[in-house]
Amino acid sequence: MLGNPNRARLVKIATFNVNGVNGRLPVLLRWLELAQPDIVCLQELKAPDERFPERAIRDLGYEAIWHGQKSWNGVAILSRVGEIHETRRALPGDLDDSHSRYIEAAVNGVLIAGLYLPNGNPRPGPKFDYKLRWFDRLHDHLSELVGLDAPVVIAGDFNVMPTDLDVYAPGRWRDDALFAPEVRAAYARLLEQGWTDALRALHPGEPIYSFWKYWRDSFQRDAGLRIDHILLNKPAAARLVAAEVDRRPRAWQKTSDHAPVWIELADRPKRTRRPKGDA
DNA sequence: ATGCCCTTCTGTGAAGGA
Repeated sequence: MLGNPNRARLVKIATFNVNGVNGRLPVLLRWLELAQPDIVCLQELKAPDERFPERAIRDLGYEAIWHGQKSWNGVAILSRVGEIHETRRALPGDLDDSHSRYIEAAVNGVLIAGLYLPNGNPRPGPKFDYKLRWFDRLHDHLSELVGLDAPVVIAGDFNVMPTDLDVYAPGRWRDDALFAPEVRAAYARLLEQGWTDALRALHPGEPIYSFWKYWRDSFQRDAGLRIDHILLNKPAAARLVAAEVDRRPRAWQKTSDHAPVWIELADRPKRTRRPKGDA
């Protein structure tokens, strides 16, 4: 491929739990300019629809769709690489669910879902039950997306650490709603549908975190959790060339407790290596 | 075992977060 003038273009797709899109607007804008993502899923807007800072985001070249609510939750998709064709703004399966936690759109030939899975604490309790029900609904819906011929990218705050490698102190989190056996099993069942956990696929065996509590100098001590994930169906996974956590914004003043996670996809499948002796 | 810290709201402490 050296010197190939037709080298594949890349699209950079990120997810960022901003923990308040208005309180964190300077951080978000600074990060957009620094990181130059093409498509971004945001979570925890904590703002009603009419208070989404559309103009400031548009001034940086992004169009956006969002699904907010007062005080809590809220998700958005930004794009600077073409129109956002919204396909849904709620997870099916519960018409009474009032939480704004899911948004989905076709952008530039990729189906993008942005989600904010319930926290679920305390466990046990109704919030934990709601988390497991939400997971069931997600499982049902993603079963219909995983087999699409187009690349599908599921990005967001899943509020799950999938394995011990994703927790600074696994022993202390065993009974927590983010790490409990039922929740890790629910995440594993999702992957069994055929999704690739992009960060883990490119960094096997390595501790990776995307969240650090505000307390006790957690970031300075790197006492973190990996709860922000990007899942890829097979057509998307075949184009995956990079996946990283951008830790830089976590060190800024007045910042989110999450760091952005991002991937790069080639605009066509990577060339697969042929087995030796293949004609 | 708990608090720690931070957000939001017509708030002035409470609730939710993870």
